[in-house]
Amino acid sequence: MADVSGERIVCVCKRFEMITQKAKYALRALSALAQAEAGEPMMISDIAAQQKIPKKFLEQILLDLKHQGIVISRRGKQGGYLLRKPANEITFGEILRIIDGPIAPLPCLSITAYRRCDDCDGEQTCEIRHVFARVADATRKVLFSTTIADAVSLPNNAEVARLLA
Amino acid sequence: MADVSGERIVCVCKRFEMITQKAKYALRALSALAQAEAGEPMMISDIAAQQKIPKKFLEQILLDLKHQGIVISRRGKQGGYLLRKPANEITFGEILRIIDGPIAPLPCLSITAYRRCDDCDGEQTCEIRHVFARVADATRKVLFSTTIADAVSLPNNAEVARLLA
DNA sequence: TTAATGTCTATAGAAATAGTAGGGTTACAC
DNA sequence: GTGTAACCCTACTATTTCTATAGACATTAA
Repeated sequence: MADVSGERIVCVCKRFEMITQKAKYALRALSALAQAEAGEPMMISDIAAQQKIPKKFLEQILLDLKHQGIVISRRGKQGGYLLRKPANEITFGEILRIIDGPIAPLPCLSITAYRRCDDCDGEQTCEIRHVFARVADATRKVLFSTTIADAVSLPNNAEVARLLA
Repeated sequence: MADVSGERIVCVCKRFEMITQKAKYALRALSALAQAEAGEPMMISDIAAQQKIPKKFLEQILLDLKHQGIVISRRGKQGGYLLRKPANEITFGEILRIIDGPIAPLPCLSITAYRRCDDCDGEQTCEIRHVFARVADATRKVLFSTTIADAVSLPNNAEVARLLA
């Protein structure tokens, strides 16, 4: 019952940034592409409108995804974007890595951008690392076992379940 | 063998901030207190020196921890800080919540600061929430089952193991 | 040819992080 | 009771990151 005012809320609280707005946009855009007609490119403007994503921001995101081989584009009139591989082969993890950077709570736990912490020569610090290693493992397990296909199909199932209830 | 130069590295990469430097300092400070003589207050300056934490920054951190009932302080000469409860009753999770804020990748997944996302009325978005709910669960499971006592004792065991090897 | 579409670079405002600065308050030691 | 060592508290700043926005450029279908 809160939220009576109509204003737009994106994120009010601090430090909710394990996943950025940009990454959310990316996942939503890819979901839109996954639902588009196969072989038919989808325009930036259409994705932006459908998913309520700022168009110019989305341009950058799709460009990143293109450079990393997630999507392909067609330029000029009738242009647009398509997924480069089946939706069930695109994991949340790889998208987050592209958009948000390494999936690790600490530099010394990153797989793709490992960096030793030089201020962690004390024993407790290593235990901090140990604990967050377990967090990182659990996180990766989830993120790399979920795909864009799941993002598209599961909600529909949920919808069905809701309708049947 | 990297890192030949002697300069100090704290964090070079972007978006490694699931746990902030401040929270790392807090955990290290609490570990120091856990190792201090029971009943004997430990001074900010000593903690700062021992753990290589900027003193004035540490003051703020300990103040926060005091206000949240994690530590108690004694003012004036011969003053200092003590743990308010046994080290094995202080979890990583509660410290991170105090220092870094809610432990949730998305506002709509926070236990302590729940906030509905109003831009997530589409189905895919809810699946994003679903995936990150699993991440958050796994994360909390780890963080709330590890205590400052673990941070102090486990590395010692590791040390012993290393010496025996 | 032209209009629609993606490509690319630069810039800017807001917020969070990681401190620094500097005084105020308390209480032990003498 | 005074001095000084310690914690208490508020405000400020520099840097970085996030979230876009702006605008010129390149490509292609009609």
